[in-house]
Amino acid sequence: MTKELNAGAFLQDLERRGLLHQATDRQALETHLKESRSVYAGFDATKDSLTIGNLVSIMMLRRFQKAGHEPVVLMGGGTGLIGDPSGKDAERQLLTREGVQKNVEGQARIFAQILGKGEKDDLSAETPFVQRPSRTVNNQDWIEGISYIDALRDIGKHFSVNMMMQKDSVKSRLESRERGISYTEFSYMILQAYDFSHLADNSAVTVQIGGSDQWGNIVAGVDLTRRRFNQTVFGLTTPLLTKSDGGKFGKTEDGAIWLTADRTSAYAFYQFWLNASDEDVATFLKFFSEESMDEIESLIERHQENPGAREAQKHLAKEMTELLHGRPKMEEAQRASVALFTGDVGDLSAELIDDVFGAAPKTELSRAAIEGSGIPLVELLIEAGAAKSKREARQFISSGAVSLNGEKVKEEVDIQADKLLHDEYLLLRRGKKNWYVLKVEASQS
RNA sequence: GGAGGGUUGCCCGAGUGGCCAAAGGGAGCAGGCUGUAAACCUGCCGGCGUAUGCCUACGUUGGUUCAAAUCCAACACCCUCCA
Repeated sequence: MTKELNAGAFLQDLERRGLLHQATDRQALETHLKESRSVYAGFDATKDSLTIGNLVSIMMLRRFQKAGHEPVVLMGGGTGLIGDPSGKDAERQLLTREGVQKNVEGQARIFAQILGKGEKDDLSAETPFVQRPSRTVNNQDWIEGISYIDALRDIGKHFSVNMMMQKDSVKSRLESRERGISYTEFSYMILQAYDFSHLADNSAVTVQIGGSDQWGNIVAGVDLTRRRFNQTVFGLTTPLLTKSDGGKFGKTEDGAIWLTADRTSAYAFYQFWLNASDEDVATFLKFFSEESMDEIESLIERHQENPGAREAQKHLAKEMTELLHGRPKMEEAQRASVALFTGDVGDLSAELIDDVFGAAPKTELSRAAIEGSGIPLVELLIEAGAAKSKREARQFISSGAVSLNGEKVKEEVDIQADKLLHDEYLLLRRGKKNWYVLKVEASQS
């Protein structure tokens, strides 16, 4: 605390990583960050988990934390009741209070994992000063209490509607009549600005970070804080992450990549990073890895010399999975990845199957079904969830997309008990990456 | 209030009486090549127990016709111009 922090180096590192998109007064910010400050990022409480898209902001908080600042997580318990129009092309469904509360609790798991549990955590060994634990606030606590009249008098006065209509988030919705924007969502910006000024006044929070789509909201907060309290606070945004092929970042065939294991298993999470394209991996490393930039650059160099080895992807997958899911889960995912894509799964031991496929969809199968003449492969695919209908199952089989225990099956055969691995498992694969485990209850004999 | 234009599959977008489950593109799924990458090539792409089959579908509801996404009427929503 007493020691001056090296804010210059910190910001330069962010710049080198390409993480600085816009900032209000970069020079003054650097001076400001020489002392330990409180930095916040807000998170929408629309789901009970967060996706990889949110990870940029979370990692940013962690970077600030490691640089000696206090990370403050703002849960949008109050604003979640409204809904942010930014980046949305249609009016949002309003959430119930209970729903928002549940979501806030769900997301807290992620922050606990990455930013520590709000206690003194084990990261401090890496840094030369005492690392500050993270703090979580919920804007429901102050937003719900404001009366409408007070809000209009104290806050609304500071906003020019003309200015608000200039904001991209609002403008795009105003331009199309069929979409439109409700007064509720129009007011979102005011609430978010109010959050910043409230935190600045009550909790000494002086910096807000967010994605570049939040720039308008952040600036509104900076302005409001100056007008209400004559206080200077800072805003800083990161670029939006896109994939080189134009696809949406963080999406796979199964949908979004989530940060909690109940929605995206450690294995799937690991695989996501491992599958990053060569064009993207450098950006991802810069954005997400906590290795030093020198380290990252030499890694990228090695990768470019021999892209086939995918050293960069492997590193990224390992680091991110370990951070989010812990070392044991990461190692499990690593082993699973190796086994599934190089080895012959037919050779796996029962323990390893259990271990490796811990993350894959698992279906219980009754022994009776497979005994005797066996069960048609078509039905097995449906049972396992690999196909939605018999028609689809047949299509997969005839196109050569299906393999059982590592061997391709191109005909509609009946699967009998002799196919069971260790008298217990059937390992079904559809396509290159979709695995399904069928487990038969143990033999009575 | 008046005049005209529009509403098509996940998205964009052709289609103006049968040959339409509906061109083309995108997305998606699967196969090939490869490095579990990208690009490229191929197949599928409304649903269905294997189909020269059935069901559901071109804003909604009715009508004309042997036959309607296509014609008519009413309604809903959107767009443009006039008041």
